[in-house]
Amino acid sequence: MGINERKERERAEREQRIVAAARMLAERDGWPSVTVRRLADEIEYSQPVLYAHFANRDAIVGAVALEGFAELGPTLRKAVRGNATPAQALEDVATAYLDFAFERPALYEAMFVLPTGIRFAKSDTPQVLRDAFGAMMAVIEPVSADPEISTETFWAALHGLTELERHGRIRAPFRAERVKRIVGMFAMAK
Amino acid sequence: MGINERKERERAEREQRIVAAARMLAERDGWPSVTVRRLADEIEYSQPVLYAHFANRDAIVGAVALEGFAELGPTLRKAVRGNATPAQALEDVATAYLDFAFERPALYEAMFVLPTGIRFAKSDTPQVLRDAFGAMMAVIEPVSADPEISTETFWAALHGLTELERHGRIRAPFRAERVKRIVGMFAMAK
DNA sequence: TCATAAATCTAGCATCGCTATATTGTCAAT
DNA sequence: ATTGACAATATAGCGATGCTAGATTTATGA
Repeated sequence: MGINERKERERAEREQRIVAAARMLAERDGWPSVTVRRLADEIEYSQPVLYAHFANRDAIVGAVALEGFAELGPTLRKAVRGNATPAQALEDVATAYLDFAFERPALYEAMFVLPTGIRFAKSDTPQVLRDAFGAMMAVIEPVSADPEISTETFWAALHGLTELERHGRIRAPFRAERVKRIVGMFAMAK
Repeated sequence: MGINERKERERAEREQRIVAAARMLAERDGWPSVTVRRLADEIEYSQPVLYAHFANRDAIVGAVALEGFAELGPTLRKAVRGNATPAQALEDVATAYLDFAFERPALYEAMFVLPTGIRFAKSDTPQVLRDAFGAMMAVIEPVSADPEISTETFWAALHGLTELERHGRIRAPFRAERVKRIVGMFAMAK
């Protein structure tokens, strides 16, 4: 009898609805507006039900962050032109990264700024996360003798550009200029 | 009669005690533990008194952030060796920046991550802020044809290194390696 | 049909940022 | 010195928050 299977399926569906609702509310009204009560309203269950799926609010943010990583990897891979030079590939990835961040600021915030409990660069790091890192490393490898360190550094540079601009610390209109500088330097590094 | 002067002096002292308490609590227990109630306890006044000094909690965080900027500028300037080459000067500043961030994580968080209402790169940007930016630009100028853009980019790279490491996204033991990469690239850029 | 167990909800706790209102303290004019 | 006005400060409370204990409904299998 597939009763348990049905239950498990319904449970998974409900969990997905929670995550989707959190993402939608965060993107529409900002993360502070994503409260457990509002999420409960949104999925038409009472509050305690959410705690049968997630340990706490942070874990819900973490689930949204995971979705983000699952999308970021493929996005970066697709962004690279087919016949790109190493320098062009770097630029494609850098531009796609910033576009990703600014088109989905709340998602990006969940991935990199908010507390989520997700562990990185550890044995239990989710595959989607390693894959996103891999997408960056793929374009760094041709221009670096130590791709792992270089990818971390490249990623950090892009993250810094994103965050400082998002907080109004640096001038938004000059984004492309800064990307050009970063890409140029990494392309010449080897 | 200096009665009003005395009152103003006492007021300023109390305000400073609020900011100091906020900074201390944040550094000791993290920013979420810095509540208006706890601050009121700390300065031995009731809650509403804090609102005679600051519009809201964010403004208190902002006051702490301002202290941070006032300290960051001089810290970076002092970090540069007397007879440093342009590349060495860059390295000194980069290292000092990361040390600053990791020695006072809560202060750094107030300056660059938390909402504070401080406006950057605008006409009403506080002087301490311009000065901190100037300290970075001073070491960028010798190696860049467009120091303003380069300083923004350099700053972003350092901020990214800080944040990704603080969140465990990149491997802490390799911090020096990454700094070396960044500094090397900026030193060769011109 | 019914007892049991699973699923779900109601109601509440402690805490938060913030504020209306009451109270205390201080000063200046009589 | 007394008192009336005003400034300084406190009490108490509102509407939220995250989270949970305990009551209640619903589904399951004998």
